[in-house]
Amino acid sequence: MANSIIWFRHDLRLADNPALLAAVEQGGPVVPVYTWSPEDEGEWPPGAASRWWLHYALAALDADLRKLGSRLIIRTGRTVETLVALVREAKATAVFWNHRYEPAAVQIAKDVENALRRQGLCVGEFHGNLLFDPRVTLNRQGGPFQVFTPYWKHCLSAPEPELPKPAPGRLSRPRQWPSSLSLDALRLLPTIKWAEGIAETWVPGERSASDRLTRFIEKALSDYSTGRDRPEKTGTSRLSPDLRWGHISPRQVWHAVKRSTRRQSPRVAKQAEGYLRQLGWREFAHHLLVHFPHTPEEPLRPMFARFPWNGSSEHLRAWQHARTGYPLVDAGMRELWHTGWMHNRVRMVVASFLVKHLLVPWQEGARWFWDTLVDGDLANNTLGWQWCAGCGADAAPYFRIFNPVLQGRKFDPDGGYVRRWVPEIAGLADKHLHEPWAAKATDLAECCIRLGRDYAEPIVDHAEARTRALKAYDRLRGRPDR
DNA sequence: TTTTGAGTTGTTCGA
DNA sequence: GTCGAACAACTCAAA
Repeated sequence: MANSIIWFRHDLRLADNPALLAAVEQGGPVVPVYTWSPEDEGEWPPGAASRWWLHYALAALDADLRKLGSRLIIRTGRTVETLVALVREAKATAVFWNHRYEPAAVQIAKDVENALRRQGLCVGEFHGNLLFDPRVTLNRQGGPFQVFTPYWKHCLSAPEPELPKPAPGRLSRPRQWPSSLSLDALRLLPTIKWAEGIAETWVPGERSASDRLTRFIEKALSDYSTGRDRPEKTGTSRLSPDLRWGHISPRQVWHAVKRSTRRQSPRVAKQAEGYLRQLGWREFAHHLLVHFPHTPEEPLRPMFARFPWNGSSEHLRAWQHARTGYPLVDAGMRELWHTGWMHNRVRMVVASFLVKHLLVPWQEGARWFWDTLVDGDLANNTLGWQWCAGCGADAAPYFRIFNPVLQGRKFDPDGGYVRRWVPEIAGLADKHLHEPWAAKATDLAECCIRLGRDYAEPIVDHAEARTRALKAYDRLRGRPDR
């Protein structure tokens, strides 16, 4: 019986994996392979936090495969050459994979397909990582959607996503395994120890993803609409890294959430709808990336190419290193650095702060997130930053500038989040926690805090920065100073 | 083709 | 302290 290869990419799971099932359905032995090919990722090879995740994700995938009597073959090098060589070595006659939507990944898959077809192989590409195929989701003019609400309405009017398929029970192994690198040989882990916080926070892998989904549905879904805005709580699913790496498929999430609301009150159904809408944003982000592949680097709205950014590199560094003097911003940046993840509400606040208060180009923020997030996903990252900067699809009105103090009071009213990540000001009373500079000298002294020594003074004044941002937008639109 | 309605997540000001 | 209105007009989607 001929061997089939499953080429794992952003789908590091055994359940609901159409490419894996296709390989199994060939009836012969299956060779699972991952090829580490950062040079084929164009401008966006995985960042440091992503590499950490990938290391443990591959270890978990290998362990899961072994339970089915199989194993993971690891290779490195340019993708096309690597796969062509492996096909020959493994005497394979078919190769299967699931589609990826990043421009560089689309190109590589095309090259792989051409090369393999030339060798007379059977190849199959599947769609397992989105609910709706962005290439067929089009408006009545036959073009891509650029506003979320009509996009999502259109998706919801389409046939419901298929039910997820279970993992295969067993994988038959080839008579002889092709050679494989050891996982350590990929050198994905950092050489200096900075990832301990990430390791304390996350366990990459399919099992962990499915547990996280279950916990979310049981504990947080029924209160999602308010819980999701409280960064100190686990009010969100925190499935972003799992979806990014494909430890879980959006179809599994969709149907598990839907199933859980059966025989529940309409209120809970409403909460579930709100959560699924967030999956819709992930779909929308991929839809935009497919149709506007230049957007990771360039604004979707061309006018913004001439935005008068004039932020300094010192301000960028202060933001990166959580020394802005705005507690909510600094808390978020420390959560990111420590855990490789940041709560979505806080992502918006820190992004708005970098782009609007500091006038640093959104691309700088996107790059930093890319390097530090374990869920670094090109589609989501691009959409999020462009949305915050006001240059993307469904852009926020330009005058919408988050006030980090008000956002702190509103979404971290008890200060649990700021106190956790900015312990040096934890002693301050709630009313001063989000604006320590407004506290009386005696209050600060009582907590042994001197601004500028124990915690940063604000690097910009909110009101001034706001006016400056509004003026910059005015200039962009060709209007004289107010 | 033209027109109409609507658009994730906010802040500030003044009554 | 609370509440509603203004912010400023633009783009997209659909009728």
